[in-house]
Amino acid sequence: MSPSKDNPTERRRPATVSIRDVAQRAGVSIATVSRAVNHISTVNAELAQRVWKAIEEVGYLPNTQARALVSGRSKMLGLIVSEITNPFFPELVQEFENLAVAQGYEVLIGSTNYDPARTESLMRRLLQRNVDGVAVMTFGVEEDLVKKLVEREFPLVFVDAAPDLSNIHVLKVDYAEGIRQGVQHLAALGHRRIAFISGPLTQRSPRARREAFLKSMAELGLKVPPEHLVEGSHNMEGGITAMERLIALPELPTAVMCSNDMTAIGALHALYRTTHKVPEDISVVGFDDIHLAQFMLPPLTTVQMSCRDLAAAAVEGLRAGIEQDHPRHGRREWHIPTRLVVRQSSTFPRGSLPALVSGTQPKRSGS
Amino acid sequence: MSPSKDNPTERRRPATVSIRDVAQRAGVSIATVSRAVNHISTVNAELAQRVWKAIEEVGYLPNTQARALVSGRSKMLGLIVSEITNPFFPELVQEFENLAVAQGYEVLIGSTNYDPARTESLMRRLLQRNVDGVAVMTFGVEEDLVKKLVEREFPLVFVDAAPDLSNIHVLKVDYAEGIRQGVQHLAALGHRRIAFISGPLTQRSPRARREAFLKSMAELGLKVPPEHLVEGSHNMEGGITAMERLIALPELPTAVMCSNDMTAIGALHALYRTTHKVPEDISVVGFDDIHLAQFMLPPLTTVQMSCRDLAAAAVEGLRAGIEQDHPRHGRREWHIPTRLVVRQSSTFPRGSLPALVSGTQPKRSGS
DNA sequence: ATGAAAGCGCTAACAC
DNA sequence: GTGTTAGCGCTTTCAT
Repeated sequence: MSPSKDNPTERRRPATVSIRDVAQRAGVSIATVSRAVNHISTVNAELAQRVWKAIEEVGYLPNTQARALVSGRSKMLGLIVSEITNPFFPELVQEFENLAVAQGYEVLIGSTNYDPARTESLMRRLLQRNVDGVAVMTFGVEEDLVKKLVEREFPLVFVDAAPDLSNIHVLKVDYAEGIRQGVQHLAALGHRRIAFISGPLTQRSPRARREAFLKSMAELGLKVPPEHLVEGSHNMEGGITAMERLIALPELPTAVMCSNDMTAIGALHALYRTTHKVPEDISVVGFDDIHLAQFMLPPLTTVQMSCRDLAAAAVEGLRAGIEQDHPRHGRREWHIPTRLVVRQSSTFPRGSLPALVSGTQPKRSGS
Repeated sequence: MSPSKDNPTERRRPATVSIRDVAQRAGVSIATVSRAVNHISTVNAELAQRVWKAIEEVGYLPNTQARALVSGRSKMLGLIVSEITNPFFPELVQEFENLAVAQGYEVLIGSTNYDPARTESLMRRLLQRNVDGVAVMTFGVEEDLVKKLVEREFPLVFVDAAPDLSNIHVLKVDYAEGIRQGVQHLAALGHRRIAFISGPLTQRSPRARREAFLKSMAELGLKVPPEHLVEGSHNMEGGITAMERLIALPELPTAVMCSNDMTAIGALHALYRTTHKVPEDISVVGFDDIHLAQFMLPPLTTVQMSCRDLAAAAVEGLRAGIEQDHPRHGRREWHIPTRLVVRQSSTFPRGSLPALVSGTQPKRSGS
């Protein structure tokens, strides 16, 4: 309760309890308290007892700042995402936080909003705060900076779009396999004319997904006419515009695979404004399994990349970088698997045999 | 580039540049560097110049931990939400972060998942990290703890559900006005038989919203038969169940006001499984304007409480508490206004004159 | 106006 | 095993 020093003028500073208060109370030195707190095995059991009792009594909380200062470890992790309001991220953040906290780390989150200036200042802020490592879940971090950090052996984890450097961890989402899962699902239902709405083709990851689509179709011996390959922008607007172009075709494809969920949701919106019904007239499949997907009408069939796996790999990668004693060289890659989540935006193509037998209406029970 | 002390064994510690490196480089004392960095006006302009140049050259970043340790201010704010995956929060988090960063603060986020144990450990973590203040955007923080913190004059901001204590800031969302806006909107469209799906009535805030609904209806001289008052649980499941009960009534109400958006979304789902169409057969209005609302089919008409206002008030409240010199007493309340966002889940009741004239189909342009 | 020095709360040598 | 003490990087008196 009483501050360490009984300063008569009592400077405006929160009256916190310090290690000295505990030491005094327990009748030991501050070193012993420190050792007890850190569970150093050499402390006499009885003394430790007394210390813990004193800690309870005075309500002592070790000051993490001081600890960080002397140990050189802040026990904080930086997490950089592009925009926290993008429905994909909150879940990732949640998982990341859970895992980090379980390991005794705190998380400093920042969103870049795709703004390079913001990204840079964010990075600086994180470094100033002495985070022990940073997980970069977006692109657009300047390569120079990354290089400098790598030289310092500063732990970094990237997802997908990583600079081509060694000594960093990269989380690789298996887009190819994910897209294939979606395509195979549609083909299995009987679809042949499957269109694809891609992301912005200026970026690498959307291009990779498009390639994966073409490859999956080729594997099945299915042709993709050029007008079935539309470019979107990985957000709802892009999905709407792209779908409108497909709707304008002389013949509607029976299914659309989308490069991500927001695109698929845009497609759903475009179709909602027409007389075409999902999934009876056209099946729609997304990619990501963002939270939103399950709430859509109809609930969206999509390909999930495990947030938990992603987060786990990120935290693990950072921890490895932080706690290693002799730096391990070489770039480590982590493989993040995907899996298909069948909901109600996909069904047999209209007029196909199974559709005639069961009715095109999918079951509408649980979401 | 070189560490402050040239320790031959070079302990595993990131080679950071310290204030001493700058001082040496600029040929001044560390005190001068400190003053220059902090823009103390008494420093000689020419010296300051030299210092800044040196800072550039050696790539110095002030260590926030050390700063915090000596100043007693961490320049970090805690933000406690119930669950980051609840679509209402990411936006709040984003705004909060933006504002805090603009003021030089970093944000430590934590979610409680409605778990008291987790909440408590979260609070302890935040205090240990020496955050300068905490915004509590959920209920369930133990009153005892709060009381202790208030005694220490620790800055706290609560939203809505605040313990009954003085010396804290409370953000009051004007539910009564918000609900009224929804009801008036429906009444203006010509609805008379308006049902209400509430949240769990064991909690205060849902009860307040229900009261507000009854009051708003009474103001308009509209009766609410008991079967039009259904209890939900502020999530989709609850919304579905509640709506199913309304659907089972001999006569469907022409409109439903919902205690929050997730409930409304549940209602939409329940209706989707029937032949009733939204909004032609029944209008649905939500409350919160979560991100999801605009993506629903049809896009959800709802009452928005301004995230930006909420976040701004929270940050302002904390800053006031942190930077005040002489503690201001009394509990300060901030009023957060609401506003109606008309989308496409509400329209005239079927068969009403305007409906016949314009067709019940609402315009389906931009979402 | 500038520098020397004390000390924020803690950990980790180093003595005993 | 325990206590004493020297810093971690910085701000802030207090001299000059």
